[in-house]
Amino acid sequence: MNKMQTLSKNQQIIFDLIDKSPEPLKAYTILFNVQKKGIKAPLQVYRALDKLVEMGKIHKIESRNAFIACHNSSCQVAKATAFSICEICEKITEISSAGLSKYLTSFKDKDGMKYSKYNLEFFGLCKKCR
Amino acid sequence: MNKMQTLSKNQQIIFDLIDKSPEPLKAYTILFNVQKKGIKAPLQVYRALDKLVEMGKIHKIESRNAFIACHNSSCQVAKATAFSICEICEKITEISSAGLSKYLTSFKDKDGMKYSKYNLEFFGLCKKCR
DNA sequence: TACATAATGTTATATTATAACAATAACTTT
DNA sequence: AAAGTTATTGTTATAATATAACATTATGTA
Repeated sequence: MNKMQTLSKNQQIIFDLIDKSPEPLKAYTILFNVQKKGIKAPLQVYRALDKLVEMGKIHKIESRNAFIACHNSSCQVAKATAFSICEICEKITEISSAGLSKYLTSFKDKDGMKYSKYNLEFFGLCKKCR
Repeated sequence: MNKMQTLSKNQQIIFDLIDKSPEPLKAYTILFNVQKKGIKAPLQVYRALDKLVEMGKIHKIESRNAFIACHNSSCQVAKATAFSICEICEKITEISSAGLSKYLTSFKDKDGMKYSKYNLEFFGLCKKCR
């Protein structure tokens, strides 16, 4: 009854590439880099990306249309993501803060709406660029 | 020495449209709706959108590529935005919570990085869709 | 007036993402 | 193993989102 834990061929190829990249990758950058492995069409990339996001193996940086591997406690927080983005060098880091995720996970707005998921992107200057 | 407070012709047209829309608008929806006013090209729309975002008159909902007018204390929080998004009906609301913005504005990650800007998107089900 | 800056108009093109359909592989129940 | 089901793949075409480059006009300022 379990969801499949293993990755399919295309998913594995694309995950490996993202996972070993020091920076978030864009879909067409990924496509270019996996063409030698037989993945030829955008849709093949986007399908794998969709599944990987669903599984929590990777996250999408919405403001950059780029994908980064999850390094946050084995991806158990796929539904509660926070990133820091340096506006100069574009260094992007996933934030793991128990306090932050606790605060946001339990946040209720004034309509009493409670949320099942959030994505937070912080912008500023990293150490090096300051 | 003041930045121009008044909107240019195209900016005004596009702001008016977004401001009176009950839901976020996409760039090409905007384009379609302002063609009768003489705005014919995507670039004219994107340029106005860029400026309006810069001024804090509108915000971009990154996960939806859509634009919404700011209704948050005369747009003084253009750099600290939070939205709630219903995943069924796509109703999108800007969240005004002093507590939330205080918490996030003063948030420091473990590198001591402090942020000048953030964008937060919450996902869940609104009252009606629950 | 002259200078500088912001906004506009226009064409072309780049970038990001999905639709539609056919085929194959993997899992499940018998 | 056979039959049914679901996930994945392959492929072509196209939709949706966004920017480059360049010429012109309007606006604000010295």
